[in-house]
Amino acid sequence: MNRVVLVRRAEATVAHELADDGTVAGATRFPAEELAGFVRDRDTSPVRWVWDDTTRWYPGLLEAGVRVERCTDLRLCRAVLRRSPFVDRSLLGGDDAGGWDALEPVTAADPALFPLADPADRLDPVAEHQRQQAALAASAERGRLGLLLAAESSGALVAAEMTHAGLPWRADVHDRLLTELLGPRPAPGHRPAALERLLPAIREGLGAPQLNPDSPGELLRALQTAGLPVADTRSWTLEQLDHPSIPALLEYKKLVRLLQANGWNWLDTWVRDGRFRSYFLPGGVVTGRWASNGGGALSVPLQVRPAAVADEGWRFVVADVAQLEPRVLAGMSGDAAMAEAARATDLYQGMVASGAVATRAEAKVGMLGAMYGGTRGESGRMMPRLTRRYPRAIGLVEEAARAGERGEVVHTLLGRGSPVPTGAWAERAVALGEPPDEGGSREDRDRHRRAWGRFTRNFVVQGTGAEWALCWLADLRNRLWRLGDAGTVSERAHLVFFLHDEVVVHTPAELADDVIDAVRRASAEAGRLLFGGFPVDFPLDVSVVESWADAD
DNA sequence: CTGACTTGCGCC
DNA sequence: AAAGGGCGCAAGTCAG
Repeated sequence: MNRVVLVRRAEATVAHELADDGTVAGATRFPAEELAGFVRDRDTSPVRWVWDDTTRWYPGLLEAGVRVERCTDLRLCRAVLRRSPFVDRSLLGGDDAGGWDALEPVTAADPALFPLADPADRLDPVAEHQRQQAALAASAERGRLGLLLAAESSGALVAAEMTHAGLPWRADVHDRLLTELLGPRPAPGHRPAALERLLPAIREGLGAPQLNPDSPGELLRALQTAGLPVADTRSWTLEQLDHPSIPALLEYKKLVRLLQANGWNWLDTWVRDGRFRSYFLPGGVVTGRWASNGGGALSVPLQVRPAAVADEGWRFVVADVAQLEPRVLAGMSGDAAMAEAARATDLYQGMVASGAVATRAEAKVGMLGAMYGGTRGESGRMMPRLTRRYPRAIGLVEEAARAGERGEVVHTLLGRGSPVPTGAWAERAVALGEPPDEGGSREDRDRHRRAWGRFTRNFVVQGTGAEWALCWLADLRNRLWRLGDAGTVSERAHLVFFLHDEVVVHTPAELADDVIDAVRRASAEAGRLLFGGFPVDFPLDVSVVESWADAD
């Protein structure tokens, strides 16, 4: 694969064509405004674009109507490499190592806000690429690691394309929904009518005529003064109480949440030209999951999803994997019995059918406990049976937990490493074995140790799940592109939303069946990439809908 | 006053 | 009934 390293300099943009051995074979210089034309012409023959950071290059290209097939995102790849236990970190050193480590993605909506003195402009992408290639080549796990780097970079392209396209959003539908639930939009600083109407019942019920329920402290004191035994004001806590003011209070909290998180201000801020635009940040979470920035894209409540409506003549294809993480656990541990249960569309039902557990509820709570480290109650009781039935799967997460408790680094299937634990308990755990009593009680240290073990336990599964999802996205992106024969990314079937194990594709209605096929094939391909021939299935729930809310 | 932290709750 | 892992965000609260 031919590689071209793009370098941004004050006087010009430089495209370095690399030879197979990674040395620079030639360079083309051109003014920054000619970038899109250059990339459009060059991308017609197979090329991997190498650049410092996708968020600094790709939005402008997309704006100019240019899609690229593949890239290497040095910022993201470096973050993977420097944490991976498969890599000799010393190979990543260099004068500007600190600069690379400190590089942040750009998420400013307005290109004019782009910093004039971007620290990225002082870095040398050619040298960094060579360091990364050397580190990869020296790794005993270069196959897996290489796949992870390619997938991570591909995710960066998907993320930029999703931000560019935006999620179709009907502000009028959203406004109607808000008005029905809250009343007309109030003047700034005023409560909506529905909240005002609930106030008297709350205040009278608690005997606090001046109470402002928006203040947690005030509310807590009022509840306690009314004789209610509560230590906090969480909805779940309040639901346990039998008191006449509680229903109105719960209703009030629910509506306030809607108003604050996804009310008219949210609409004003995040929805423009019929699109909800937020930034997706690949690798934004230590486990490799994506983070998001702007508008709370990772938690678009079901309540407002009716406002996500496909364009006229278009549809959403909504697809999610049922029980992604237990399936991933079956695959990465090579647990044949759990893979057998995963043959069912509902893995938990598969566990029941095989006689491992009696009910679906037991299967679910048991598996969640195994992956999250639940030891108490129902899930704790399930563990011995699960361990007997699925020794490799349960053994893998148990070992990850023990390693974490010892202060060790764990890694995902493809080699993403967990952070090195900090804090007194961990330093001593590594250096001295059992620590002497120093700085915090023994109970404190044990609590921290166990908490870190739950984190590493979850890390291996959540992180490998994120790798499966990256492979799924990357393959799907390419399949969707090939469904069209003309037009830009957002003029063809394209991704508009991704959350851990769920995608939303915006597609011309007549291509919906082809998109379903693409989504399923990409899912199968992701399983092959990660687990080879090991027989673990990743069945999808797929719907074709006009509104996101109608997906099941 | 600003910035850091906490609380509560939405998503997987 | 959650618990147990990972997030982002708005508003309130508190320290300086």
